[in-house]
Amino acid sequence: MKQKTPPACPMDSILRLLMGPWTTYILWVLSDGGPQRFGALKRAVPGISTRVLTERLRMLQAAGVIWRDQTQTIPPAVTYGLAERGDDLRQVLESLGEIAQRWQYEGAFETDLPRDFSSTVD
Amino acid sequence: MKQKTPPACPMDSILRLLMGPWTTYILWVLSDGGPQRFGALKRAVPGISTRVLTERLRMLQAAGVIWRDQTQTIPPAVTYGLAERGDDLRQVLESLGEIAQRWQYEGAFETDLPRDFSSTVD
DNA sequence: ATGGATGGTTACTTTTTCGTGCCTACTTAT
DNA sequence: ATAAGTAGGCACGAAAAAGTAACCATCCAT
Repeated sequence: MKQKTPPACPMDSILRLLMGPWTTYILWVLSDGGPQRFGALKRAVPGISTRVLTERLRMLQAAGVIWRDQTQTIPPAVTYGLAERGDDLRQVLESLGEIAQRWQYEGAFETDLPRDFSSTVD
Repeated sequence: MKQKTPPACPMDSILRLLMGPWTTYILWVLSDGGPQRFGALKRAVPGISTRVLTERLRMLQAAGVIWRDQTQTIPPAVTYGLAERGDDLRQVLESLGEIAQRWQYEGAFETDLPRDFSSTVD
């Protein structure tokens, strides 16, 4: 028996959706560059693996944040784009982005960052 | 050469701060119940381990989202509370929470959920 | 003196995730 | 014919994160 289920609020679900390393970036790419195909997305999110990109897209699609359009041509062309819920999300994420920018300007994020983020060195 | 560093925006930093399984719940507890001591927080977030609670609190404090007040009594009493940045965050998180509630009402979150969330069975 | 509470830290172990490589199935280019 | 591209799926291993337990130092109650 695991019994995690920490919050009573659905907040956790939505955060779980957005939390992954690349998720919001994918949303930003789709919101900024419009509907795109899988390969274009992969190129627009440099460093992501196909595995994770696929997983993220499926999650977002399952939650109705993005849509997926697959044409049954012989090399199947799949296009992804923001759905209505993606737009809901985009607005909140923009607010969050503004806060993030202000904080970065003020020098938060200097002392934390658990992962190897912002380590452009090799 | 890892070269992750996906986004050019500081969005990722702030998300990394909030992403952990319990982080926003801790913020909600602090915002809802006011400044509290470590033990009270741990009790208010049932299921969290001291390790993760400590880590989250330190991250949040390092980012200036919460403050930490330690009285040098003999069993040291440490109190945490929302700082100004926590209030910035709280507003956005409330918007996100509203969206999350609406989505849950509409039945998003039915088909995804990568983890064992909402599986109260053993 | 022993046990419990406070507020953690550290080490050990497990769980989960992520990256990589290999595979499909078909088409186009060479 | 072979290689590459399209859109992933699958499996293995590595890495990171999280849980667990023990421990610290001190005080109070028993």
